[in-house]
Amino acid sequence: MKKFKIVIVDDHLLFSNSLKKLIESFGDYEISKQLVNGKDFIDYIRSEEAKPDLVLLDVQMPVMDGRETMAWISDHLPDQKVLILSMNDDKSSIIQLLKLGARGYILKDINPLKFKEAIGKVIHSGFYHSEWISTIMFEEMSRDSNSDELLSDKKIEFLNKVCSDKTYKEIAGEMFLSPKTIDGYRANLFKKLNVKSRVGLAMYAIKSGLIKI
Amino acid sequence: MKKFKIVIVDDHLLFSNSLKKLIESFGDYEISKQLVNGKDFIDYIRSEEAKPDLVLLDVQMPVMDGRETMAWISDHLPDQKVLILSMNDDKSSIIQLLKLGARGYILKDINPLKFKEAIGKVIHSGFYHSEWISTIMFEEMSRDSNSDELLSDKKIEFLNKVCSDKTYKEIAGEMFLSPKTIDGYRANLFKKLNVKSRVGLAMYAIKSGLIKI
DNA sequence: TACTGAAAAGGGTTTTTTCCTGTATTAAAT
DNA sequence: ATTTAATACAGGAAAAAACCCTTTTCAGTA
Repeated sequence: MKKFKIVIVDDHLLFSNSLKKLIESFGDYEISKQLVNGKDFIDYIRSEEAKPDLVLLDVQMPVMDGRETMAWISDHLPDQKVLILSMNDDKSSIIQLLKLGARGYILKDINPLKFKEAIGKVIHSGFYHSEWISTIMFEEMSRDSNSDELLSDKKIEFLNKVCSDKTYKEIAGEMFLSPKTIDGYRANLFKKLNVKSRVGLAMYAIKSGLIKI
Repeated sequence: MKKFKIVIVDDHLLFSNSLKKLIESFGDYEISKQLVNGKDFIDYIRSEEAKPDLVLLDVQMPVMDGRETMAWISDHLPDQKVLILSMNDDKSSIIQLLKLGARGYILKDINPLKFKEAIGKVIHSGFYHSEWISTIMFEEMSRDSNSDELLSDKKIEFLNKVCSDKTYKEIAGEMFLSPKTIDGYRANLFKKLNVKSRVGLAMYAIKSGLIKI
C-alpha cells in the first residue's frame, strides 16, 4: 500500500526530525521532504512534479514565515492541503491562516494521538478543526465583521518600528510621514487592537506573531 | 545492556513525544518519563528513587519554567545532569542557566546528529558546549565582571508589569512601592540593559526569556 | 565605630506619548 | 453624482515617561 506523502516546513530541525520519527511510527505516512522556511519550500515544490498529500507548516520561521508561505500556497496551489503547526493560540493569527485556506490549525502542545487524528482528518476529510478552533471561528463569525480586515503593509511596518527604542518622531522620519500621521496610525491601532499604550501595542504585535523578534 | 534513562521536561507534547521517538531511535537511551513543567518534574523526581541519567529541560514553560526548575535542581540535586533545550540564543539566559549548573545549552534548531552528540557528551563526559556557547562564555568571562549579577526578584516582577498596558503609577501601586522607586528601577534597568525606552525594556525582557508572554 | 553600597523615596524639568477635535485628498461604493 | 471610507495631516493640551540630582534608611563590613 502506498503511503501518503507529507512535507514538513519548520526551522527547528530538532523538532522537524523528531516529528518525522513520530509520524513514521504511525505507519501510514512518509516524510518526503523537510524544509526550514517558506522560501525553501517554494523552491522545492516548484522542482517537484509530485505534490505532497499534506504540508505541515510552522508559523514562526526566519526568511519567510508561515503566513507568507500560506499566502503563496493560496495563490499557486489552492488545492494543497496544509495543516498549521503553531506555538501560540492568537486569534487573529488563526483566522488569518484559515482564511488563506489552511485546512487546520493545531498547537504544538497537542498530544500525539490528537495529532495523528488531525493528520488523518485533513488527508481524508479535507480539514481538521478542534473544538476550540471551532469556538474561535464561531466567535469571529458572530462578531460585527469589522475587525477582520487585515492590517495594511504600512501599519505592519509601523508596528515593527513600534517594537523598538525609537520615538514616534523618529519612526515618522523613517517612514517619510508626518508625526501626526503616525499619531493617527497609533490611535487607529489602539482602538482596533484594544490596547491603551505603546507597550500594549508592542505586546500585541509580538503575541499575535504579526511581527517577529 | 542497560540503557541510559532520560527525562524530558517540555510543555509542547508534540515536540516531547516526537523527541522521544528520535532519541529512542538512537538505541542507547530510553525515555523514562515526560513532564510538562518544572512543578511536575519535581513531584516526579521526589517520588522516584532512581534518578535519570539526563534531564532534557525546556526553558519556556507555563507554571514553572526552565530557569526556576534549574534553580531547584541546583539546590536539591546538584549532581543531576541537565541539558537545556531552548528556542532562543539570548546571552543572559544562557549564562544564567549555565551558572545554575546546566551541563549544556542547545537550540531547538540543532540538527539531530549534533543533538545525539550532545546527549552522549553530557552523559559520558559530563558536559557539552558547542562552539558558539564557548564563545559566549568566553565573552562573559572577559567582561569586567560587573553586569553578571542577576536581576533581583523585585526587578523581574517589575519587568513583567512593564510588559503591559499599566502606567508606572499603577505598577507602583501593585508593588506597594512609591512611583519614585519604580522610576529608580526603570533608570537602573535602562542603564544595565542598554535601552532608552519602556518598549525597549519590554522587548529585552521578552527576547531574553526573562518574562514569558 | 565609621564607611560603603544598595534600596526606597522625593523635588523638579524636559521630552514623549496620548487624546481631543478638525480638515483636505483620494478611491471605492451606492 | 453623492455618500462612504481610508489616508495624511494639524493645533492644542493633558498625562505619562524619562532624566536630572539629593536624601533617608539600613545592612554588611573594614
